[in-house]
Amino acid sequence: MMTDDARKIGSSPRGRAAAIGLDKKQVVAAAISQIDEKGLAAFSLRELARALGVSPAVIYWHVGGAKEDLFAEISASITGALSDGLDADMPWDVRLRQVFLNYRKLVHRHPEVAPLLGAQMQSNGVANLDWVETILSALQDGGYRGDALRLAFNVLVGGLAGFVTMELAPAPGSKRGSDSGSWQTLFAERIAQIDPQVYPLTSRALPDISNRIFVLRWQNGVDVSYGDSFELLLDLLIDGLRARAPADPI
Amino acid sequence: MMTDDARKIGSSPRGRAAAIGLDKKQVVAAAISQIDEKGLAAFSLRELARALGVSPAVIYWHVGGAKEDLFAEISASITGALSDGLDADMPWDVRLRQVFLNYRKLVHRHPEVAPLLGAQMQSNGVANLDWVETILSALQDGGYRGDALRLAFNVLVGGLAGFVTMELAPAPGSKRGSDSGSWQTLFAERIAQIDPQVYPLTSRALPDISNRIFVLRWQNGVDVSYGDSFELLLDLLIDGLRARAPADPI
DNA sequence: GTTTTTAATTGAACGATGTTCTATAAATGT
DNA sequence: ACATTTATAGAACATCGTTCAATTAAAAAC
Repeated sequence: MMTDDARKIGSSPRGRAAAIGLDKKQVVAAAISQIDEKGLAAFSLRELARALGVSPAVIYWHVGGAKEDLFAEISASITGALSDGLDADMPWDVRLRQVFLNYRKLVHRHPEVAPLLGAQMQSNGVANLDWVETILSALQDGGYRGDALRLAFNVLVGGLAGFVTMELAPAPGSKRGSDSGSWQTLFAERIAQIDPQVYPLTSRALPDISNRIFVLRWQNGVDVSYGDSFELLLDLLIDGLRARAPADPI
Repeated sequence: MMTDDARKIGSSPRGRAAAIGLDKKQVVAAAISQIDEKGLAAFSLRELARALGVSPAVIYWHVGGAKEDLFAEISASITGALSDGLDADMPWDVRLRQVFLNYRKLVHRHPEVAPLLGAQMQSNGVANLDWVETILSALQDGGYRGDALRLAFNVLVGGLAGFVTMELAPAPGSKRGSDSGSWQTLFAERIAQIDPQVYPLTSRALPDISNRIFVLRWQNGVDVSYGDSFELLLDLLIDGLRARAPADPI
């Protein structure tokens, strides 16, 4: 059972006769299910092609270029699941919560795929922002707009930013505020890496938010990091939004 | 510059004459520096051999078996750095803090290697315990013993366990304690996976600790998860130890 | 001092992988 | 009818992890 099943019709049926016409969507779906079944380490383009009963080159043709591109497609496809269960009739906070629950379920079901996502939550601050933008645009594609939502996500970005600051912050033993100039500068540099043309909203809102978190962090001695922030920030965020824009027409 | 530099002496000098005698330590060190330089994705056994001016088979001979074994060696070597800066003259809480700071520095410098460590902090609860045991034994190898340290690490295990519970817990929207039976059972099953013969201490202490965290979690509505717990738990832990065993002779 | 064993290394080989290339044929457009 | 686009096959290349039968220097045994 090698390449024999690939040419199941006659002898070397080249051209379009071999199949009805594979779809990019099908390729991505097959890739996801394969990774789901056998793990990311065991995943290979050749075996994906084998499972599809098709030559490896076909995948390149559909997905274009390299393995990274396929992963980008996978990422996009999975991220699409963030909109599951969204309904225009829901109140905005319910919708917001739904998106986050979807995310958690996603990471829970595809922990191996998670690092492939734009997220890369734990490693790179800038990538986190990209991910937030991805969610944001997913929401918008679903027809959900409004300043409240944008603000909400930017607050969350601040939470993620807090995680980054934690990683850049000096050791907890050092005096408060003493060495703060350097790492705050470092963080500012990270923020500066965000292209305002690509992410105008985020790049504009981030400095202010990170400032507030900075104060919160060093006044209370509490980390507003990603790890704790997921549920906490969500509540904080919804409450904050309620207080700030109680009748926001999203 | 292919395999030509591998036989730099004469023509095909086989046997022991070819080199003075490569060391397992040297192989591991070279591997680490290569991963450090070019990243984990670009790392290959063949290129490692090339960099060492040696045939690929040599690595197999020195490290034994497969790539995983090399990674295990790398893991062990890196974990050794956890003992950096430890001094018997230090008070125990300073030593404890030092180990954790070493860990953070380590993960910060080798983020790509982190998943190779026994840690796998974010993904697998049981693996977390292994990692704690690794640190514990590293401390013991450094001459640091005592029930307080063991207790300390077990409390931290509880913190990590809390992270797992968070992942297994029902959505925050659901009523407190209503569906708690099922996921607590799930968690108990995970604990049961720990071999008491390998990790007697941990497997004995964990159920009690996880219980306490469970209560803490659902009473206060606060997650004692890994993400927030790193600094927080460390303080909590040291304070707790001070109160519990103020004159503990470590 | 000769022989035997052990430690360390080589090069060749196998199968699998990512990727690119050319050939090919169906579908579509003109 | 002919030309172009679309979708495929298959061969090819370099690389990778891994194994294995030589090979030989050094150490140990005699």
